[in-house]
Amino acid sequence: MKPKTHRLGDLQLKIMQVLWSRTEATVADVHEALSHQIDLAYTTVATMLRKMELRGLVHHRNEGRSFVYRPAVAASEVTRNMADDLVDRLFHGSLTAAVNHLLTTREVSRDELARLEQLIAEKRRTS
Amino acid sequence: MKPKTHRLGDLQLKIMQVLWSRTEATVADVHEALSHQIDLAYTTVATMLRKMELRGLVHHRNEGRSFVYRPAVAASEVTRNMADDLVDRLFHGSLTAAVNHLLTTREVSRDELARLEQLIAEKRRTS
DNA sequence: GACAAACTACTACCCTGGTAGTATTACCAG
DNA sequence: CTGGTAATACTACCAGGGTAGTAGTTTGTC
Repeated sequence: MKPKTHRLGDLQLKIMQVLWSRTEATVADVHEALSHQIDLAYTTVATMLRKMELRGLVHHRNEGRSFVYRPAVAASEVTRNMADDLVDRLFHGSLTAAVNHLLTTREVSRDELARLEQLIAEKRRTS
Repeated sequence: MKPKTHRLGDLQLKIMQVLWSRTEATVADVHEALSHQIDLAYTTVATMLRKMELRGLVHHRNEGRSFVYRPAVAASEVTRNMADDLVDRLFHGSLTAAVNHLLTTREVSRDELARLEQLIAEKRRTS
């Protein structure tokens, strides 16, 4: 029953992010929130939300004549599934390979490195 | 002119991986190589390769009556672009957030943690 | 009660990935 | 030269994301 959440399109993800950030939103709310990033017709957002509901990504309830949408899947789940999917596809599931890749291809500030080191040290202690 | 390589479909990526692993391959080669993972018609592979050439992902040369395909984009580039794309979409470009997420949602063995720590230590030294 | 505003419903496209069948061509074996 | 085989070319289709117009409904306001 649970939807496959490992591949969301750009717009879908953006919409989900809006919903996650406020737990509930009308079409107008979402449209408003996205208007700063992209210029979309109101109906585009509405249509997308309807499609997303079919896919099980969101629910809605009626409030007067408007639909109030809320996420049907948690941000953590989607993020996790999308990340896992990519790690699987690109690095055969190897976390080390993935992190290694990220570290070697991106500019990483000294600060960030320190933070990462700390993060791992923490993990090692608690695992 | 360079193709956007940040989103490859499943099949496309699998095909690229075959090409990368042997630098050149005929349709038959690719089909053969993938037959262990998935059952595809020969023409499916051929069609996909043609589409990929249109997209600028591969090149081909003629050898007798067969096409010999080779990658038009490097594995490192694709991997990098795909990874970056995801980090941008999910973590607003924050590497730390991405790594943090990976560490907290996946099972990470003690061994792997050690390897990661080493990796970061290395980075810190050379950066 | 009439009208504009706000919404949803429906429909229609386009694009790309994926999948594969059919047609055509080239070549090799007998 | 005939038939089979192996290739590519062409065509077709489906699904899903993305985008949006138009139609219809509800409702609040003069």
